Amino acid sequence: MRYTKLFLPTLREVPADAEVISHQLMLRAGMIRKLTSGIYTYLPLGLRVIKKVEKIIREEMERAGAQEVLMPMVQPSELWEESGRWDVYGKELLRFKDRHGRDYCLGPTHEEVITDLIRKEVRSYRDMPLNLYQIQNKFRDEIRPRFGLMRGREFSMKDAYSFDLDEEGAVKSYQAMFDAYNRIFERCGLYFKAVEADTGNIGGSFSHELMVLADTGEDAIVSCTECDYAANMEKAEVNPDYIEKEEYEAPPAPMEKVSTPDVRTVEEVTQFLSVTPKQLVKTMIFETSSEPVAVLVRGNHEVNPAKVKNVLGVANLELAGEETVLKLTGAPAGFAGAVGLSIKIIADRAVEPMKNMVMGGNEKDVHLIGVNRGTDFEVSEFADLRLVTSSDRCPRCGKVIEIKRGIEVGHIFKLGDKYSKALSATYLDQNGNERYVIMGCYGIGVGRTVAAAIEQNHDKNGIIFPMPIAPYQVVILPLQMRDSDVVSAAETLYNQLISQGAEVLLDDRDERAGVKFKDADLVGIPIRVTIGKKSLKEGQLEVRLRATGETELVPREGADRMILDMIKDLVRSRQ
RNA sequence: CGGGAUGUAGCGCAGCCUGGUAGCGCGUACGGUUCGGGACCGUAAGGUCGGAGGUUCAAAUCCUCUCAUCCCGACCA
Repeated sequence: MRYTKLFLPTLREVPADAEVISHQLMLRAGMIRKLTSGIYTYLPLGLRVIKKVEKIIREEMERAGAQEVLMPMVQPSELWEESGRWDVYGKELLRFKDRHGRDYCLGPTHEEVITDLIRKEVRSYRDMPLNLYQIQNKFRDEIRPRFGLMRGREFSMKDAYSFDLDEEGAVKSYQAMFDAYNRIFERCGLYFKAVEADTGNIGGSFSHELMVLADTGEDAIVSCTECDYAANMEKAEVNPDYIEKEEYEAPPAPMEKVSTPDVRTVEEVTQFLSVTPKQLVKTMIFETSSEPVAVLVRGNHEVNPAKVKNVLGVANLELAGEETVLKLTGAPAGFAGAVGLSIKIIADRAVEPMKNMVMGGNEKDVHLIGVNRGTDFEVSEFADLRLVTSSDRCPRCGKVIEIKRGIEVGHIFKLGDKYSKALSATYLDQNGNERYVIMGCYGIGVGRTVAAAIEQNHDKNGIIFPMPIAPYQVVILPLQMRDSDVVSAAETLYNQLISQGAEVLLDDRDERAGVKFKDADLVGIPIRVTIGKKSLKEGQLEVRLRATGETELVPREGADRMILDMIKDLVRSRQ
């Protein structure tokens, strides 16, 4: 491709509304443009990269035995009502009516549609195992889209669905996808980690997320420094063996009311009463679809809503508003406590050994000290309800853990029979018995993978694309477009490389050298060939690697072979 | 949805407080000089100042409403 023919609008300055580096660089490198919040157009360069990633995905999916299909983006409400998700999916599901007043939604995911297909077409045990995938745009009406392609509302996703006869087969399918995902992200040049994850509203028995480690990631990841335990913060278990108990050996004191005018937060209370956060109990009031619940955690801990949801077995959980708190506790937020509360109370395990606790008094400007469970209040259930902290220990081996940030580029779920039951997807086994199909589902955010790759591969001059996903493999910069020798050397090399299948961008603009260098660096093409009249007089071209800056003068004759070898090496190093 | 901020030329911004002819840099077009790390000189095009209403002789500027975008939080695969 010739630069003068390519629609590649690069920007010198960083657009004001781009915060993270991948978003800034994708805009500056002319890969994407925003249409409206969370919705982007892919320009030629961006689309090429997307297609490269898609190609890798397709190759690895096919290798893993999956077959490509393409499902509709518009989906009828009936299917969602059947699965029960029309009501529980929430506002993220963009709903609308057609001219007849029938309800539809834009597909945020395709479990319903694929299960519908399978229940109609798959009848016999002979038809499985089966794995179908598609690469298609999803729409999720995010509360807060951000960071460019990292969290868009409309985005390209690869979603795969496996169908097996039984648990054993489903485990194999899951493993096959797990392996395929590892290969895919490796080939995309990503440094990533597989972590245990919460299943959220997709549901199912367990799941893993494939996380790219990056400071700009939206998720926190807990991992062990010794064993290979790693989990999303939402999912990470607290090791109960390491809950401090010895600090709570003081004899029980009588409960007392203390006046704490305008003292609400943990910090304020501990300071005002000269106690440590470990003596304090935070009482959080949550609303669920059925009843409100009070959740107790120690002052230095944070509630993990995902765990609360799972313990209560509810789909929706919301922190109660100011009004509800006032109604239920009789006090404004900041003074809630367990004593005298009439709603269900559950507590984190770390609360269990506590004695002489400090908590809100359910009365404005009042806290209680010397509160003890049993005499002053009761808890209906203890469970792991809080977020892991860096002072917790690994739930598997008890060793030190660390907390990092990550970008979720892939997520695999073992669904079991959740959808096949809801939608009656059954088959006849060898004995003629009707059984539910066992499912799994597997997603990859394509655009997010590109964004993550840029987060991990850039420098101050721009993007450094790994060869397998680079929009072009080679960029040729003839520095003097008025010099016919330079131009013809560039044209010759360009044609040689193209004819041997390389993807080449020829910067044929009549621009100064600096401009061409800057744009080549910004766009991040792995191999740069500079053709200048001085070195050309010696019969030499300059070949430079974007990633390392390594520069080599090579003779003009045979330069094409050498460059083709470099491309091969750079592709292979990722496989 | 709660908190914060911003909307002025394609991009980055100034002007607004204290109302009075809409500006700067980059980019774009044309001419010239230059030519291996975002050159220089000259000329030119390009703006309903996000939108609506109000105050005023006069509004980018003051007031009210509204829309959009971004950030933090909550929420989320």
